[in-house]
Amino acid sequence: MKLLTKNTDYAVRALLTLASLKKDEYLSARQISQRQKVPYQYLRRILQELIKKNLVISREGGGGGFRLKKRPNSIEISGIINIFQGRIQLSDCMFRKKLCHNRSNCVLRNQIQRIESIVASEFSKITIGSLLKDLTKQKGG
Amino acid sequence: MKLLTKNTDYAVRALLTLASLKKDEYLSARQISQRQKVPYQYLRRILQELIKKNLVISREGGGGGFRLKKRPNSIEISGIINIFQGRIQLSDCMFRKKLCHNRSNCVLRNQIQRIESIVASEFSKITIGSLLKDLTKQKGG
DNA sequence: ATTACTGATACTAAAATAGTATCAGTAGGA
DNA sequence: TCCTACTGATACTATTTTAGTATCAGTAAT
Repeated sequence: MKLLTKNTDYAVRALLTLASLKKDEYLSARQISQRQKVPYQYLRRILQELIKKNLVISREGGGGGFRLKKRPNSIEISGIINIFQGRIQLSDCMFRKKLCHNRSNCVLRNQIQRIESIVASEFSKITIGSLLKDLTKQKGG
Repeated sequence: MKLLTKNTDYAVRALLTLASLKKDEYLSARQISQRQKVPYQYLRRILQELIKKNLVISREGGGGGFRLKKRPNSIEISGIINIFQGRIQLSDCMFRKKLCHNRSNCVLRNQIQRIESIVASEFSKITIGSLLKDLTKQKGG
């Protein structure tokens, strides 16, 4: 069972890379791609998506590239998952349809939703900022 | 983000159906398939897998079918997920490879593993027995 | 003008998931 | 004994999701 796809993986890594830039510095997709060993064209599409979602901004032309639009601490992993993998939901009510077709509510569904919200909550505690901090801490120690 | 696949879905439903049988009663794949509206051949493969994993036993020939091998309360959803979707793991260390290639440990990985174990733990609290209980409770209320 | 870049979008490849078909063998029962 | 209802085993196809590639138009620094 795999919870995180490449999309999310690459997006997180790109954001981490951008988070380590100096203020107002831009980094090109090519550079990010090389540093993180992520397929260039694939990464570009991901960056476009991050622009749409207001997580990064871009500058066109030579010397252009990308930088973060929000503070690293305000970028939650749960948000990135939402963008690339849709809402965190364990299934689209696998039980209600067949087992509880005569009822509007379903206790089984409730249990699953409870786990869903735990997962979502845990992923929202982790941010690009916290990851970056962990990362530098590790390098030092 | 989808955590539970059809495999797991169908397996849980099949097990719930078998859990409601009288002692020593067998139910055919055809019957289960019809009751749960699950594709017959697909279900058969799932049942074979459940036999291999010692969750159900079968009786061949006319009047044959399947019944549970273990008590419903001892069949955890986490176990069923393991069978059909592999171990609950959020990713195969998406971070360590690129970001922490110079280190054997990775704090990011640790965080993800923490969430993994929460999910696994929650899914192990839910059993076929508990689901069945919830289900009958709902019918009554 | 040339070069290094983004914006946008179409396309293909690979893998996972879902579903179907078939044949051999077993056992109950007319 | 033959028919029928079943499981065991396995091969196959279809669909969907995920991953990755290619291309062209436009922008801006040099």
